[in-house]
Amino acid sequence: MMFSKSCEYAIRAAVYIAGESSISNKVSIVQIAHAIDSPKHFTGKILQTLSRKKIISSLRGPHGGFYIDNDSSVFLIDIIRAIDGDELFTSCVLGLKKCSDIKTCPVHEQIQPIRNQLTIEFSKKSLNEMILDVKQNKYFLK
Amino acid sequence: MMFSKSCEYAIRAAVYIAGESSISNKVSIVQIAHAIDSPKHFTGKILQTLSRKKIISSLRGPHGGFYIDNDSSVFLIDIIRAIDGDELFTSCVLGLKKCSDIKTCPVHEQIQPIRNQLTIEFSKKSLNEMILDVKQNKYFLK
DNA sequence: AGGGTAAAGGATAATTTTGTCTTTTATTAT
DNA sequence: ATAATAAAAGACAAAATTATCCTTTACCCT
Repeated sequence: MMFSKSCEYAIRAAVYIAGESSISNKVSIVQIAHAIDSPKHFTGKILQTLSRKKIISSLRGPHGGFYIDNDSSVFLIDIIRAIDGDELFTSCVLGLKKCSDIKTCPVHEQIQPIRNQLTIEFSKKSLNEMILDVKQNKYFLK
Repeated sequence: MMFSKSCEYAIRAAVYIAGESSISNKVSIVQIAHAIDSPKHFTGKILQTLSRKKIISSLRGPHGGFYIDNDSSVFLIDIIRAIDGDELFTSCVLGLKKCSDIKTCPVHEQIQPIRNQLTIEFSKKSLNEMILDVKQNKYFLK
């Protein structure tokens, strides 16, 4: 698995929220969990984290829920970093603490360009960009 | 984390075994665990798996231990597949079972070329190739 | 044959991740 | 103010991963 289960849910939820919500039309945990087929309460926890990290917004009470300000540009890498941290992009794939460009693990030179590419792709990919394709049913979330 | 902890140990152990052993000079779990700084018994289990899958060889008893026939060409991808399976290379990064080239998840087209590249690199990289650099102290394992 | 050695295998434990349930807090509408 | 709503928060449970220990089996040497 490239991402943790939490991160998978986080990305799918964020895409859904970005597509379906606005500040005047928030979505609830129940709606989200149903839309992306994820465990309700567990998803709640994850969204809580995304909210604390200012990637999504939330409001309690009636007509409350989760939403994303449509002018905020959130990128995939922000979500990944918020949930899984950035060890996927930085820490040695063989778990060696001292692995660096000077003294390398056996897979360092093969991995490095690939994870740079990963970083670039995830940094380019914005939620806004993904919304349209989801709505046109080209992408799906469950 | 790109690999599980088990897989990290497996790769490091395999590289060590490939470099230090021959059919006439096997290495013990104790030596391996020391060389790659891993938990002894846990490493034993992992090597057991690699052995069952014919990636390394083992023999019990005095002067027993683990070894790799030096004419056997083992590639990194074999070890990864043996321990973590191949979901890193094939299954949807967002956990969607129905994700395919026809109907895709939101990151499918960005991920697909990258994991192809991953597959290629890991398929090319053989243990034999890595041994020299480890011995010349360019690579290290703990 | 018998004793020592080292992996194989099974049982158990600790930790982390994933998932559930309940209570509390903030917000809205009446 | 009060009741209803929905996220936040905390406690708890299940499952998976990681790690340890002990017994068994295979092998070698004398």
